[in-house]
Amino acid sequence: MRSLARGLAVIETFDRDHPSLSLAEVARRAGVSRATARRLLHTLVELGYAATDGKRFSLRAKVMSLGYSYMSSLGLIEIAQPVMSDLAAEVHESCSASVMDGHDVVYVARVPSKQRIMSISLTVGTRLPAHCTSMGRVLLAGLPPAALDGFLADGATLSRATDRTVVDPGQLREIVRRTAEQGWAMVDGELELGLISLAAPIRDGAGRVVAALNISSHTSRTSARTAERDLLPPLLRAAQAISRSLGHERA
Amino acid sequence: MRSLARGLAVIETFDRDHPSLSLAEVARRAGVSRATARRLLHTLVELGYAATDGKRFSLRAKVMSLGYSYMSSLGLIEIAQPVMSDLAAEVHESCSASVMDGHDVVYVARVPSKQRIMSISLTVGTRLPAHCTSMGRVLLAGLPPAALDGFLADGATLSRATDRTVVDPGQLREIVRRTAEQGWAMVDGELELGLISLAAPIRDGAGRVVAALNISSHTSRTSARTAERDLLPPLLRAAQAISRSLGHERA
DNA sequence: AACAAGTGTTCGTATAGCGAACATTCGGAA
DNA sequence: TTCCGAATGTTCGCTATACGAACACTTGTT
Repeated sequence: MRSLARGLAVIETFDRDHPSLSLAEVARRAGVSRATARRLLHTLVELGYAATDGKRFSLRAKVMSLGYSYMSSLGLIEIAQPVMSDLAAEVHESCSASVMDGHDVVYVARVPSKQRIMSISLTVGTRLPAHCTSMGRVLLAGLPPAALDGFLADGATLSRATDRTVVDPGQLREIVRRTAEQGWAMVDGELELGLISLAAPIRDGAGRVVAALNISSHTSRTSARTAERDLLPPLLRAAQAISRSLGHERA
Repeated sequence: MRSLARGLAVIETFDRDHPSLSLAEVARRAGVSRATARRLLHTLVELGYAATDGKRFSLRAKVMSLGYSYMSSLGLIEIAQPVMSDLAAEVHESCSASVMDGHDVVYVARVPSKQRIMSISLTVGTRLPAHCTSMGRVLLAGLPPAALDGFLADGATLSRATDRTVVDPGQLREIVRRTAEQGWAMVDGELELGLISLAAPIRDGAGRVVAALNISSHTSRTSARTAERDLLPPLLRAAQAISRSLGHERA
């Protein structure tokens, strides 16, 4: 169904650096003819997903109801949110939950702390590469073996975010194996220097890893040692509490 | 462009109570023939927005990148988020930002507090009726007169959430007028009994109201009087700080 | 076991959507 | 200012796309 695919491509064409676009710009960026872009955009305007002043086009808040369809269908959020708020308040650090999508983790819930940690600001919907994030490694550890093999097969995707990032598939496989074994992951400066984060799996009733929960801090406040001592126990407790609410018996 | 419209309708078909649907269920709920639903769903699966086990269909995390396109194109979030975290930490209550869409406000950023306030759990993407929320009234007050008239014209949309909800268009117009005058809004129990909330406008460089910022609390902790005394000043300061970052000179 | 009611799939046809061709606007240069 | 060129935006006849009636198949009931 061509026009659906193209319409979705048009929506994803808009971003931080391109909040409003002309018809021709949309056509170029989405890879469609101007005539097609015109028809797609007019449909989106008609439906209330986009707005235009006659010259330029921009998205309207209604597109959020699309992402929200997924969020609410996940069900996880309303269970996790209160637990996450408690956790964030207890450790005074920001707390996030994410799910796997392709080679990335996608944030589905977040309780930011007062302190800023990262250079970029994380929000619900943000994507980060799985291989160099704590939540990514927990989620990779929960993948069926075949899916993990597939992930490691195309090594092109293992981007080097910092000079500490593990980009060797063999090395990553070993890390994922150990993550599965110990039931949590720690990443220190592999996504961004100075950023340290811990993650633990959230399991559903069938015992499958459906999401990851994490706490992030800065090395100026927290060393790897103190993170494991002070942050890990509350994190594991919270992750297990959420899992239990999802019907997972054994923690 | 029919198939785009229908495809988006299919996505919105999934929700909390229907996280996975059969082909026929989707067809029924989206108002299309089964054949059409089949083609749409297969396209969505192909593109990675949906998944299927051959029998039932569900959304994948990729649909969040659609909503995220809007969020990032807004630009507001990365400016507002740190200010909101500070504000939430200062007053120990949850803090949210929203924009107008049709007759609703849509949450675009949120810092939940430890305490639960509402019966339902609010997340980014949540919609609430504008007429009985503090943010809604602030946003209505920022609307061009013609748009406000339009809003008040169709009184059918002024749903009665509690017995305190103002549903009379004339009364609401007066409230909106006073909101515009004083530069903030308070709503006490009109959305949900026991819930009290304050909101202030966020303005862009051109002075237009682009979003609303709010603090919510519970009447068991906070009376209308103490809310105005303790919560309002920090809220106004935060809203003005964000507005200033957006290029708004006069606060 | 036979039926009924519902679900998923196929296929010829109509029409929705395609892009080449046509207007229109915009921004320099003289 | 006026002209020109290069871009943008719009139209329209043809074709492939997407439609739904008709066909299989599955499921649960008598």
